[in-house]
Amino acid sequence: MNPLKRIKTLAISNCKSLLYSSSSSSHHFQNPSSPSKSHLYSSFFCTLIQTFLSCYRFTQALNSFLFMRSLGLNPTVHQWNHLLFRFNASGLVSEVPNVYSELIKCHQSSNLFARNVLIHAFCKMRMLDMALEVARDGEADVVSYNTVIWGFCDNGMVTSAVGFLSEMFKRGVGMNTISCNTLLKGLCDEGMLDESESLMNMFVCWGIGRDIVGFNTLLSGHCKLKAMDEAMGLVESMKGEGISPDVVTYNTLFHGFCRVGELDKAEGLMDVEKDGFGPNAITYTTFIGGYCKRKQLDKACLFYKEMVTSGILPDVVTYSALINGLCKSGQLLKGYSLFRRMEKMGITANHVSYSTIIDTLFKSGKPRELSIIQGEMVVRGIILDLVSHTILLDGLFKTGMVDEAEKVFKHISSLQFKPNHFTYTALIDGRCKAEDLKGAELALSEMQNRSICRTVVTYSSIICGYVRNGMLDMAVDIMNKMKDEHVFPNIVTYCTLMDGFFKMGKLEEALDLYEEMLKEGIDANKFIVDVLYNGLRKNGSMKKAETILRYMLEKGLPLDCVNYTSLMDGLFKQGKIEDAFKLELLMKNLVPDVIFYNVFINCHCLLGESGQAKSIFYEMKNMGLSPDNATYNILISAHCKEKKLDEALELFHEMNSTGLMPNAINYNTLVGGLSQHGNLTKAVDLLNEMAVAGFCPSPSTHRKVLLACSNLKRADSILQLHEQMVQMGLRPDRAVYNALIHVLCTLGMTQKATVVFKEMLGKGIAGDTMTFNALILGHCRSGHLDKAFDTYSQMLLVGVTPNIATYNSLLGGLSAAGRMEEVDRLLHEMQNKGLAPDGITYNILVSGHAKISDKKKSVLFYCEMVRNGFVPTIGTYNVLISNFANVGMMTPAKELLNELQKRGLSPNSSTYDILISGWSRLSNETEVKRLLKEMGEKGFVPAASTNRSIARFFARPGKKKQAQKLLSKMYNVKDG
DNA sequence: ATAGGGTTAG
Repeated sequence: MNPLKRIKTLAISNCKSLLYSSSSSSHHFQNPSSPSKSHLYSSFFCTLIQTFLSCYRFTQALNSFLFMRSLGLNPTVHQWNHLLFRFNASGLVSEVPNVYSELIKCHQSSNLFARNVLIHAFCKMRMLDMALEVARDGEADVVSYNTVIWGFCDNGMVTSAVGFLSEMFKRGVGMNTISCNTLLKGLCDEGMLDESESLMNMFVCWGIGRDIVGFNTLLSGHCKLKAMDEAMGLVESMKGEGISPDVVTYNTLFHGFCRVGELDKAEGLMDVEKDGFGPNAITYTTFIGGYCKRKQLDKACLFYKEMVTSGILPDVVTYSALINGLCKSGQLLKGYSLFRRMEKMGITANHVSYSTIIDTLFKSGKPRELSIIQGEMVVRGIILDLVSHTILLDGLFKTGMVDEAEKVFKHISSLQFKPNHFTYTALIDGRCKAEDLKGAELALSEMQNRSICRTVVTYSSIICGYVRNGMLDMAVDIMNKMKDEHVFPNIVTYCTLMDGFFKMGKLEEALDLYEEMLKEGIDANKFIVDVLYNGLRKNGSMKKAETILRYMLEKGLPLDCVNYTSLMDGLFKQGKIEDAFKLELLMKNLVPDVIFYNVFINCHCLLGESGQAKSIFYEMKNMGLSPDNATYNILISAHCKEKKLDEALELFHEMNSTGLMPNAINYNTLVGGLSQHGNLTKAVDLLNEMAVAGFCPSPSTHRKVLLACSNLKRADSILQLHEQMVQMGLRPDRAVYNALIHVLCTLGMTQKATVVFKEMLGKGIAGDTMTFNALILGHCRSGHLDKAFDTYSQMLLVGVTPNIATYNSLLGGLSAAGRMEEVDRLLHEMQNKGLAPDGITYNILVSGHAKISDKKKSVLFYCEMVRNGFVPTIGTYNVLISNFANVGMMTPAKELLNELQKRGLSPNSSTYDILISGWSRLSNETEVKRLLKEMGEKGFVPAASTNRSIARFFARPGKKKQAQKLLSKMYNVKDG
């Protein structure tokens, strides 16, 4: 039985016997009959409490203490002091003041030891005022003051700490080496190396010599600043003073070399010196940790083996380092099983081991395992430190649990912790990713106010936040600010900003940054290559993109799957399909991931090869890769575009059945696709499902759904569906209102459109050109020209600039009403505003004048139109031709027919009708027969009016019937 | 009881 269990069993049986023994209960214990028995009980309780404390069973420890007090047991001063010490050392620091006051209740005499522990506890809780009060207000010795000095140093208040030396002198409390060494550490922690050396000299003057601990502290200070030459120099001067380096000295040096990545130097030193100093567990752990951080697990394992064969037992720190190494190199399972094996070996996991596992679980997205581990940690009563809390904060933000993360931050501040730059950086990064830029800015200024240093990661995080929100100016401001503070941008900073500039289409700025980065001596890595390649190609500089990529490949920069994915996308979209395929073969060395396959599938979809895309989809599944939401979305979207709606739906159901929950994008794609291709019923069903799932339609989906209503003449559904989509969370912005107004107007529902327009204005959203255009078009289509012109005037009045579409609507409306004089006037107005007619305008002008039989003007505009490079529609040609054909001018009609064919247009059914009627008018049987034949060959059927013309002009008395017979034989025309 | 070295976070 292990000691804990034994004591527990003992405790329970003792408590039971105490509580339920024959005679009258609690009274008996409050006044224990024999003093020796009382002594026995209290010493028993003290042991029990201390055992609980050493196993971090804080609740039980506290309950036992309270129970002991309630029984009126009174331990000796020695026992009390020891208890106090254990409370302070175990982590249950917050109870120290209470235990101390209980102690004072029992033993009023002065107790310097207890006071010093109390000072220490107050220091740990950052209650420096209280600590100082205890030290000043009564008996104090060098330990009391050293502890206070330590407390102030530990809170970054070195200057105040140095100040206590004179107070000690005044009170006649002698200083010792520990006073010196404590201050040394405080100064070193602030990077004040010069000051710490002067302090050391000062103490020497006072007759307090420097010792190995002081030297080691100084050495550690140099190592933390990565000043390894100075560190080595210090070891030499130490030897010069007759102090030989010890295991701590070497461990400090090894760690220093590990930190600067010179593990070989550390190892060399170890090989030469190890017989002299005797490596211990910390020595080996330093190397194991160093190699794990560099992901050289094989080397780490070698050290582990050497450690074990040397008979040095690995401890929880050693295992935590190894677990971290495994987890960080992607071997989560191995890391976790080592975590469990360590426990079986009797080494209890501490907050670091747990934090490592929790960090990994957060980052690899394993929520179930995460909650199990967290539960276990709570049950074991493991106390989290600032780092553990930061891990939680970061993990919660990264998994989108913003509120929980903010709670953790509040919790950190409410505990005795002072958030450091890691905490604040995680907070800033998290708030940026949650699009809370104001919050991020607030955190940054809080850091400044609290004088917490901002690192390159801090600034890069907020730069990333600005970039993601398109606020490049702010991002650049931060970049300048950091440079002013001598925090220099690193490759991540440059990468983020370059990416931002490229995404905003600001190619030059991005390339300038690249130049700057190279000038700063930072070499491009695979991330930079990806940003450059994608940025350049997506901004139309394919050649430059390829040049840079080729250069990087020649330089031997190892590219990864992500780079190849971009490359494949680039080659495909350039039409270099063969090369892209070759690339896929090249990839055989690298393992393609889901995203690579997604791009590959998408490329085939872009070529309209959904069949090919699907077979790659199967290949991917055979490779053991699970398609994700994006994979399905690419396929669903492609099938929708090819109007294969059933297959698209099938894919959607397949996704559901494999347990992949559809996301907002999936729903939007499918609802949009179904709407665009006429299946409004299914689209609406899905929209309802989407609402239940809590997703919001995109503005584009909104537009597609409404357009479908309009195309299917389902006017009644438009407003209702619009309302529904707004209920689902669609923000009714200007674009959304424009879509709604446009759809209502195309259906001629201008009154409803006007109501919507007013609602929009009521919400403070002003109409833009699109809004007014939709309304004007609506009024024109429904023949309310006056309203159309009222709207136009209103548009000009509120300062919205009309564009060519505005005028085309108005011109079209006037033209349809035959008001050609006004057309000409408006045309001039338009041209005066610097707007040139486009193809649509010309079609309106040509056909408008033709319709009122103004042959001269219509031909004039026709010539101008053609001269300006616009091709009239077949409809315009028809109006123009009929203008001539109707009055028997068949020569120009014929010429126009030739012209339209020269321009790549083909006559349609109406063209033939017009021409046949024209020739009939002239009784030209040959032409009529020829055209009828040609028309028939093209599968056109003459209109009833054409047949009547033929009949009218060809029918001589008695032959009308014959003509009709002929016609019906040729075309199966029932009636003439 | 107070001072130096190893593991975790952005």
